[in-house]
Amino acid sequence: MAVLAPSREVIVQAATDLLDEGGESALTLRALTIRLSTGYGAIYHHVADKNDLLAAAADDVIARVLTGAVVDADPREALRGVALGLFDAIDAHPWVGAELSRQPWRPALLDFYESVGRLLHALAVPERARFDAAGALVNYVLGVAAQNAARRGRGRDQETGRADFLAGVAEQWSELDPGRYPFVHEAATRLREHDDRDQFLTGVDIFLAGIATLRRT
Amino acid sequence: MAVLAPSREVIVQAATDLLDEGGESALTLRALTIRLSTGYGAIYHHVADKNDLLAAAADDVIARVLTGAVVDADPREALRGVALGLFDAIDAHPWVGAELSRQPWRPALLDFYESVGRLLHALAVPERARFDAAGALVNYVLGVAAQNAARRGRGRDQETGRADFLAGVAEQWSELDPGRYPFVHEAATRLREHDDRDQFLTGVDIFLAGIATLRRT
DNA sequence: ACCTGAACACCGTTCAAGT
DNA sequence: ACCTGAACACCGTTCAAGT
Repeated sequence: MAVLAPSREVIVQAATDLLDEGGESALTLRALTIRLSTGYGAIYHHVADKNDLLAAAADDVIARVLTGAVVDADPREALRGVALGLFDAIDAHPWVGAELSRQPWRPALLDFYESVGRLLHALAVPERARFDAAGALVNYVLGVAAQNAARRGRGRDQETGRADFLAGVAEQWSELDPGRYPFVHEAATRLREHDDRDQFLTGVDIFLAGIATLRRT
Repeated sequence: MAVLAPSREVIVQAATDLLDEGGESALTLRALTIRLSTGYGAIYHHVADKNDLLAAAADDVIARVLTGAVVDADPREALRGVALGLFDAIDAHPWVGAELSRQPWRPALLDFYESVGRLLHALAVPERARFDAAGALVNYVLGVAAQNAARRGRGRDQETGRADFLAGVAEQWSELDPGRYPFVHEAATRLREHDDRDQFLTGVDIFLAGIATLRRT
């Protein structure tokens, strides 16, 4: 018997906890009823379906991140900060990355878009190009995020899992014929050593450098 | 009773057909046994599990695309061609985008990486930066692809579905307070009119412009 | 109005039994 | 060796029945 009738807020929070603890596959309606000591009806009364629940949980996480907004004099620095904020949030909650990359128009990302758009304006990118540039940047951030999420598997085995996985791929790559795959063969070493966050930032910088060429003259 | 015992190849092809016809949710083991007039054992004998099947189907599609390789004198043009080839393939088979963005180290993408790496070399990008630049570009392409895939829903309602969906989001955006969300409010118009392929190419061009700044001096 | 929980219609996967 | 298909252990979702 439920001690307290769960509000929508409590339900979404419990879902977030399950997702953080066990990854995407850990969120089942059954697990949720057990954790909340309640029945299916109580959940379905506050939530349309499982998708709704997952989306609401993702919105929550993102909203919390963006409130720690970056205010910076230099628009380039601020843009890096915003991108990195989203990266770190998804790094901490991999399932959010998967969800957002499925639904990049969620209200939760509105503030992100808005920030990027304004900063592009500050960088003197003309209006016409701003839309495409913002879209490309968001796509890039979510693309990286989704892959980090996928690589993480079910949320278990945080760091060792990643290292093992990369070592495995690097192993495969280094066994390739260097005549046929010179670049990939060479890249195997880098793959083993690379830092996700650094590589992400390098990508952002490439983007920013490209965007700088769109500057109105 | 099966007229012909299905080989792995036949099974993967049938899976691809189901996915193309009805999207990701249409691939069920049950549907596959019906289409192939066979039992579960016949399938599990040639395939480890459903993930294996999905991955094999995605590999097939990508392999077929990359054989139509682009040979171009200008590395920038060639890079655009390679990126666009992947984009179009995923546009035609949205489920491939979702699968690849989950597993971007599949062998199927090796040739893609290799092409990008070589072309970056041709563009005089120094070795150190090539790895990060190639990763960023691939992430971008797959990021866009995954979102197009998600937006497509279950594979039904190809073009009208997309138009309706974008119109809906644009509607929401244009209703936002222009004081609080000037950029997003403005972007609503662009969203309604924009062409996915054009926007994708614009993003690639931003990338290439950024990469040009990495050129060794 | 709000909640319970048995029941329903699905999944992916296994495995004794057949050929 | 290769395949069959009933059975198993799960899903998400519904809805008559309770309070």
